[in-house]
Amino acid sequence: MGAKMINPLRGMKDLIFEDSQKFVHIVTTAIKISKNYGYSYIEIPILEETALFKRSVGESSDIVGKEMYQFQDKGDNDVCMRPEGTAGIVRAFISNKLDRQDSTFRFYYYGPMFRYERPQKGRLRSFHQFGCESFGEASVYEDFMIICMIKDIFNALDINFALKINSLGCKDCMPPYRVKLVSFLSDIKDELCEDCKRRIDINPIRVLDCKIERCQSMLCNSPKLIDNLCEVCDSDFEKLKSLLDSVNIEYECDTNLVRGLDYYNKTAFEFISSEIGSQSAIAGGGRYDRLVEFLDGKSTPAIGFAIGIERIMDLVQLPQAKREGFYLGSMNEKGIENLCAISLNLVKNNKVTLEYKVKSLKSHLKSADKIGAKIIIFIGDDELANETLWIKDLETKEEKIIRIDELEFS
RNA sequence: GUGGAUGUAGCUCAGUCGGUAGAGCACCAGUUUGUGGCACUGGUGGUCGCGGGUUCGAUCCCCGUCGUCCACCCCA
Repeated sequence: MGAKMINPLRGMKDLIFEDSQKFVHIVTTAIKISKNYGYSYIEIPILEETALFKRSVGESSDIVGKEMYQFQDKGDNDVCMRPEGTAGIVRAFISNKLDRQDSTFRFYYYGPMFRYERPQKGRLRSFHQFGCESFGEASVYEDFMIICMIKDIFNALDINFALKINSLGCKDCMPPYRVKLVSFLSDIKDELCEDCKRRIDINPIRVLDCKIERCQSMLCNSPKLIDNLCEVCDSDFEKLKSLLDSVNIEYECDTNLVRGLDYYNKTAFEFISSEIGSQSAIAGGGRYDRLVEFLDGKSTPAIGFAIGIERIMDLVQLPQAKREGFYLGSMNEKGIENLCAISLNLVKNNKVTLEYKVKSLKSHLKSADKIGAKIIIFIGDDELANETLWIKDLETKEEKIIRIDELEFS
């Protein structure tokens, strides 16, 4: 007594009842579709060496710079709870030497991610992502297919979205563009916000993404990467657009769309919902062809995405619950004993609720109705004396009395 | 990290110009003989977030703290 109540940590939430059902519904829907697209499940550790995220996500990002759950473990290792999924999966891809095989690998995953941020709508410190990563496929068709897959997932969940796409260029066209951009930004440096001034040196591309109106207005004449793409990147981006057109997926080219993580190149995309407040990105991803090599694997093209499960939770409707299973109750102690034996047989193939308390028929019916049972099996005084069961289907209202030994278990 | 709002039953909220609280929903039980969803009646349930201060007295006023929500920022 007197001990302080233990509450969940800030920004961490229990998913229970309707929320947990939605969670499962979202994940099973996404799994089904990604399997159809050729993805298989990968499960990796939540804890990784801190260096993994520093090298892949990039130290300039806020995620790594100030939001990681990072600590020394008892073996004095510098470790960290994963703030996102891709880095760990790329590490696993390399650790398992899959980069040595000249083949294609596609993985889906889901699970908790951790970011030490200030919580708000659509932003938790412990949250869940469902994501996919595809390795070994450089074709822009893969970019297209992955966007189709996300579209299919959202359609299956009946979620509206807007799609934004961009190309971030490759190792050939990005660096020269970057030089151009830095020179442009340096000229208008004094007009930009403090964050942007800082970004010019650390990660100038991020300036394009600045939310401050004043900065945005300064940027309308900035050199656009889209106009500076090399031939391959340009033709791939055009191909992607025509493929999307061919299947009537609407999209908007957003030249300022930059992914916050350093590892992206070429195709970048974001799915936006207008119905969930300011944290409107419900899925995001893109190509990261250099990351495997960067983490000391054999150079392998790759592309992936992640969906924020909590962010779409308010957008999904649970399929309507149907009456299901059996409710067993009695008016006397001996009846409960008999029903207990029956329950053990029924439960092999059915959802079963056995009421241990002696109650009136009316009371049992109420309880059975409340838990959504389809069939009630009842033993009253008559049934006990005659060794029979009173059975009623709560949906069709059909009822019958049968001998106990006549009951079929299906 | 910054700003705004907020914290009263399991849930959604009302209320006391300072005298230790109420509704709806939910839950439980009844509405006479063994028939559910509706209706009616009754009941259980709150040290009014926590800690200090002012006061004869605080859930209400003041300060602090913690949590929650929303926005900035960041991102899924």
